[in-house]
Amino acid sequence: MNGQILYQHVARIGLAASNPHRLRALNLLAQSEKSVDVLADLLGLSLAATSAHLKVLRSACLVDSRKEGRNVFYRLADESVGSLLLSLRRTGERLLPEIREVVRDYHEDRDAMSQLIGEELLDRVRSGAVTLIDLRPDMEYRAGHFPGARSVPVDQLEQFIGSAGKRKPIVAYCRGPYCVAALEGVTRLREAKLNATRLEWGVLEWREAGLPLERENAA
Amino acid sequence: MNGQILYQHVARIGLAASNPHRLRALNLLAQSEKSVDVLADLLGLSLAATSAHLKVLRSACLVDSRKEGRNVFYRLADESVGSLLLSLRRTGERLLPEIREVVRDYHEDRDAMSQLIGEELLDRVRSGAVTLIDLRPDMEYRAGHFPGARSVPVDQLEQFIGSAGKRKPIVAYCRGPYCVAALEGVTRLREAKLNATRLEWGVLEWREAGLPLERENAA
DNA sequence: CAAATAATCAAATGATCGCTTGATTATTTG
DNA sequence: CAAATAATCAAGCGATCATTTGATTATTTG
Repeated sequence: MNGQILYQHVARIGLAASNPHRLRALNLLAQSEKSVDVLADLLGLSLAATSAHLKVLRSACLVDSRKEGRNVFYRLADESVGSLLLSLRRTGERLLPEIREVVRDYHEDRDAMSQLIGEELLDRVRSGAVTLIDLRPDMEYRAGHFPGARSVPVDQLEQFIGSAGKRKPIVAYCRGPYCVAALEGVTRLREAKLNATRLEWGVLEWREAGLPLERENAA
Repeated sequence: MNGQILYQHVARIGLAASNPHRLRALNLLAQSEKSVDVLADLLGLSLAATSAHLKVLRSACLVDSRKEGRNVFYRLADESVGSLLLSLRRTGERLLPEIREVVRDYHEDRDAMSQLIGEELLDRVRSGAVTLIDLRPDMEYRAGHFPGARSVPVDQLEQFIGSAGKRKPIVAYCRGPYCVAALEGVTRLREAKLNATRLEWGVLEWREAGLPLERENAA
């Protein structure tokens, strides 16, 4: 029980979390498993660089992988990895002035609907008072989404806009608080005169709050 | 709300957590504030090296400092820093085989008393059925300790042994699960034929479990 | 079997990390 | 005020990190 050595191992996890690309990768993998080239594309890195980052994450045992055909799919080793990421993010939001500032600026122009989370939101979705849409790619939606949410990947947003009523409130969510896609989606919905707001939460926040997720049964 | 940039800031926290000496420093500071030279001594590092580590921790806003005379006392910026450390430690215990192994080996020779934690332990301490001793330095005891615990710094252990009854169960705790002092203390107590067991928890685990701490009012 | 694709590996390079040594700045104490 | 102490800073070093480039290994597909 030598603390010296044990903290050396814990530091491997800190090391894995010491690079922004790796943190983004963890957040992406928290949505659903992904192949290296998809991840490289999403991160804006070369295949080799992405592979190297994943190697670091695996050496910290934060991710696992599975080979299928010529793809290697990476996934979080455990739900606890998502909790750790959340813990890091929240510590940052609480302590780092640069993040506090951005979060505060963002919150200034939010409205009542975006504060509607958890059970209360679920109730309104169930009763049909609110339309909840998931802006992530279909694969991520299928891997786990908020109950009652409808999948509207960004490339299908125009279709959705055409079919939606102007009145009924729409709540959109994406990959979590730092994800820009939801913001952009809401902007487009509002430009189409729809009553849309953004929900900051992603599946990590949702699960951590003890709320249930729905999963599409894979074929 | 650019994720790219926000994760860069979160990564500063990961970087702070990527070094075993800094993690140990955080755990020590979680017990009580400390001056740089005391910390350097406890960590086994030079003053300059310790100062540099503290600079990294401060640049991640994990610690604050206060100058008193010619000493600079560092403390955790926030209780949430303790939670983060706990989160890292627990992720490691869950995912890293090297830590799992050590923890498992340790648990093999534990006995029933060491599993006695939380309210149940408090009840027995209150009723006088168990003696709870805090093996940390007096300053750390005064900064916050388990309710009903008696301060027995390691250098006063012999005195305590002389005054203690052979029968009544003794539970000893220290700076947390990776702290060796509690182990050594229990060994010495047992060599003196006392009925002693080690409690793995430290104040971080205790507080995270929602249990109260007692604090000595500073003079 | 040859060509194409996904991923890893290996080598090289510039940047950063962790520490030491010695100088510098406050602060206290004789 | 001079000497001592606590802490930081600055320069220098070897080690590690993040990336690129090009080669290598599987795997699929024509």
